[in-house]
Amino acid sequence: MTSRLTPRSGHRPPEAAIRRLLALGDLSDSELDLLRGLGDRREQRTPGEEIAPEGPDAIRPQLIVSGWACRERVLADGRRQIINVLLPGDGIGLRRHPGGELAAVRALTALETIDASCVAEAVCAGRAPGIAGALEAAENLEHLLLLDQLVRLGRQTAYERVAHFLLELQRRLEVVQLGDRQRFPMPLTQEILADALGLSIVHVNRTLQQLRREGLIELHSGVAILLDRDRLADIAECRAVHPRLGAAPPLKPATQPTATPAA
Amino acid sequence: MTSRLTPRSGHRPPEAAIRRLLALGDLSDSELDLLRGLGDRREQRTPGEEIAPEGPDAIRPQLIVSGWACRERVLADGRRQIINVLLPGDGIGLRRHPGGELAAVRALTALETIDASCVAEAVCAGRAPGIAGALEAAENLEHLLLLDQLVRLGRQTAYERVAHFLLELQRRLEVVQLGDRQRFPMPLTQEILADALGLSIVHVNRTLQQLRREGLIELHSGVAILLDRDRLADIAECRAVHPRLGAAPPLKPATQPTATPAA
DNA sequence: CGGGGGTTTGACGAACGTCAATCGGGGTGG
DNA sequence: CCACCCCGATTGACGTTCGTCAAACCCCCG
Repeated sequence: MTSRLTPRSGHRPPEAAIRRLLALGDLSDSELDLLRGLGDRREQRTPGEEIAPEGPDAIRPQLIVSGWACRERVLADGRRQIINVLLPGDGIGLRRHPGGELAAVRALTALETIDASCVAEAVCAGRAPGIAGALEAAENLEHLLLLDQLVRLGRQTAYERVAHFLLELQRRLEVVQLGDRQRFPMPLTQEILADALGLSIVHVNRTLQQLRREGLIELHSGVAILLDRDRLADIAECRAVHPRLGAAPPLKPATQPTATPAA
Repeated sequence: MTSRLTPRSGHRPPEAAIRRLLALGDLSDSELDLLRGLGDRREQRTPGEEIAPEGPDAIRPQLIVSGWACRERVLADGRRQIINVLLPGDGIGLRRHPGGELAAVRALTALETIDASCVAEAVCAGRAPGIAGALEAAENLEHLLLLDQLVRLGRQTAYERVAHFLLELQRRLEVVQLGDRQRFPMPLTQEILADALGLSIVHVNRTLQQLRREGLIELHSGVAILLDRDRLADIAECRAVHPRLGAAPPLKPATQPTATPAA
């Protein structure tokens, strides 16, 4: 039920986190040693377990070693919105929010984390400028993903949302070497997908079927395969940076923005 | 077309920004003087004008003196999602994002801004710790509003979204004394509301009609009146956060299924 | 062999979008 | 002062997307 503490199980370093930080900035040797030296104080969580409630209490800084988590908000009648998904290498509570966390954190799968308090301290004390920079970059990236999520929820169809989300997962997992350009682990249930994408379970299922039927993805036993990344990216409108609102005569009247399920 | 520069029009200090920062943190006298001394280098924008494109270029720090703006993203086929609305007293480009702006900034009404470069400098140089703290609090608040927006788009009905959004505007405008608990300026067209709430214009119109019919709001010539804030808050599921980020976790334990907005 | 969680499918309805026409008010030129 | 006009608000009819309900199915495990 509560997290089990495993004082110094295998002393496996947080590979994913190291890879992620290296991708976001340069780290000195001493910083790398600091990260590799982490390993006592690790915790295991079971799927569905709440790691931290929404509220004013600060969360102890942690890094995800394995497993997936999320930040979420739940309405009074049970509707849930997943704010973002946390993957191996992502941090929890690394950025202290002087008002408490804005959303609850919950394990989505079996989850292993390690305590990163000393990393947070080193960063605060200015003893790890490389890590500090990487964490700042990570925060910017997270903010960007949040805006992507906002556009997904506000202005994209179910079909587009799923494609966009799968591409996001693929990219993030590739950075921490938990997948390649085509294939990656996908342990989320359709219920979780629904809560992340603002859809119902049933509609997520049907949308996935459609993507399968069209030869765009495969989804077996916890593994996703993107069969046609280019077409998916096209559907998802990845990185649409075309400012110009005023006069917009080239609104595509001839194109079918929605690939109708009528197969 | 481009913004007109008005070197020292009336030397009106940015009252709204001062009030907002005072609500977010304590300012020293010298800091207040710094803010009151702003006033040369102001710019006027026309409604619809783009203030800054989405992209890597940094934006000159500015404060909104009057008028409303927004941050937005536009998809290739013209669909637009407004990320958030910027009100008098809000800043633009005050927080430098090392990867550039993540969304375009656009004036929604006639807009007056003043240059706040020297504020940004003072904060960076550590000469304005009070302002720095207030700006950090502002950033946290903005982040919180972003999560609200996410839940709105992902899990709330049109009816709930509109109620929630109006309440957000009321609270934010009250802080800068541009409205009271009931009444505030509302210069947004229904098209803008639609793009902010992820709805169509027509549906926004019908939802507003419904709120009017039920005696919850009035909306005349640029002024909104919330006739029954309590009921609106109930509809919107407000997780109220008011002056300085003081979240209250009144999670209702035994709630009834859905408070359906049955007409 | 039974059971439970996740997935799949069908039928149906509600929420929301689209198209198109009309209305209304404030600004502008005559 | 008035006619005109343009933009935004409003309304109706209709189509699509998506949600809900319910049942069947599947697979892993005890």
